[in-house]
Amino acid sequence: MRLLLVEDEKVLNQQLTKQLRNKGYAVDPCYDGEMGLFNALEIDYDVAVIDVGLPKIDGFELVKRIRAQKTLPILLLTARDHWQDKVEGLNSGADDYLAKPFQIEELNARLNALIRRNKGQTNPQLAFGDLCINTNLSEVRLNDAIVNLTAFEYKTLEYLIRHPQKIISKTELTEHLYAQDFDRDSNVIEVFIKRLRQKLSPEQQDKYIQTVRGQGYRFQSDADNA
Amino acid sequence: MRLLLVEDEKVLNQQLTKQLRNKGYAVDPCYDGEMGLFNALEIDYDVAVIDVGLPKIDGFELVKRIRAQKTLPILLLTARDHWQDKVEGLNSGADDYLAKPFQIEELNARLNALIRRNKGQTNPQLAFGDLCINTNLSEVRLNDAIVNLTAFEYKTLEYLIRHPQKIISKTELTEHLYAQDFDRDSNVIEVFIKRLRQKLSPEQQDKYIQTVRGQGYRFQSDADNA
DNA sequence: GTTTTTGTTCAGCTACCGTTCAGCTTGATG
DNA sequence: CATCAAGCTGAACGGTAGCTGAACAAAAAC
Repeated sequence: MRLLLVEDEKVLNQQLTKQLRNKGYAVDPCYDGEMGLFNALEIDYDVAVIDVGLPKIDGFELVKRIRAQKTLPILLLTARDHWQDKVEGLNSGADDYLAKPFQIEELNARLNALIRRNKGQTNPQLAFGDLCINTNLSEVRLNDAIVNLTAFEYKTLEYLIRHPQKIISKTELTEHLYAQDFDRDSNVIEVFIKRLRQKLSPEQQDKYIQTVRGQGYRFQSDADNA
Repeated sequence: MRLLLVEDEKVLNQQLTKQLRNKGYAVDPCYDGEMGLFNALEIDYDVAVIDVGLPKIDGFELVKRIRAQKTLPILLLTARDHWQDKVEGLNSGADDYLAKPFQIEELNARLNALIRRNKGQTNPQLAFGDLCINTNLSEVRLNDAIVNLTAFEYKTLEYLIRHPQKIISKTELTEHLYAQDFDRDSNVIEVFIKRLRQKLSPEQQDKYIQTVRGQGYRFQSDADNA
């Protein structure tokens, strides 16, 4: 999941960036509203975390401008816990709101909920045939047995599963799995796909992930494509 | 278990701090409501003990303000044992109430109960396969044989066991085992985990505690992950 | 004051995982 | 069929998170 972070306070920004990366997000940290706006319009994020008090363009304004052109879910951060801010925040188009200080766990839970809601899912648990993935625990089960995936393998699979049936290009995957400026001509994705297929279904490797030559990959439980 | 103590009377504060530390809590002592509020919002405590008569912000007010943003269990202390205070205390959002003077044992028992209730447990005894832990006696048994753990080894294990299946990061562990300002880059936790594993299952060291690279540790009786 | 236990630090090691690469297979196109 | 590009695959590399044994320090027990 690729995440845009806009927070001017340097220490907090770095801290959040680190913590969110630990949670598995590809984080692009920005330190002012201009930079944030530029990135938000330029890049296809899965979610944005924006501080209210920002130099150049303040949080509310930033949210409005992003919303004018994009629909990505936005969570607002604020030091002030006045209810007016909350109202203004939600009016400006933010989807959720969190008052500082807060625990990273709570932020993570809300981000999970936002992303889930945005993708039209209400259940953190997704099942496809005998494959079941719990997005809260980052746990994948195949016929109830836990499948041991590495961090990147899991991220790859989660992104595919969140867009079932849809063809996902390799560049789309890299853009969502990695922060900006990643070497484009590499075959990492192919390698991860290979390893995923191996772990999920060694005998029939295209059981869950099919290749669409020249376009990308498609996740589809073979129970579905009858 | 990390505990916030807010008590203005200096002698009592120090005394309580010492006694509670003996009971195994990581205690952050505060001497006024402001300091207490700041810490309560900043840090993720497992429980708070707050005196009613406080300078700057009084106990009731403090509880309300903490409750506005946090859900941690709170126990109120008061010199006056008037029933009005009790009513007001519980109305303000406290979970339990203890009149001075009191025995440290009673305080400890109530804190245990509060923490247990908060984590959704009613039984002080927890069992996982052949491992059994009594949180009242701080006693761990493996196949009915007592396992001799040092104070910190026990605290580490208890925290893990109170969050089964969940991945606990090393920073989360340090934050809950130690009072504030603890050196972050140290490998104490790794050492304790090693010693715990050694004591619990020398042959198969990941039997109860598994490592999730880059994320933390997970307690799970291997009977569960079938 | 001495001994023993417990907590913390350190240095070297291990194993894992992200990444790269070279060679191969597959499928499209003429 | 030959050619070419896209994708597959097994192996190998290097950095680093985590492991480990021992030494050291601090606290507790005696």
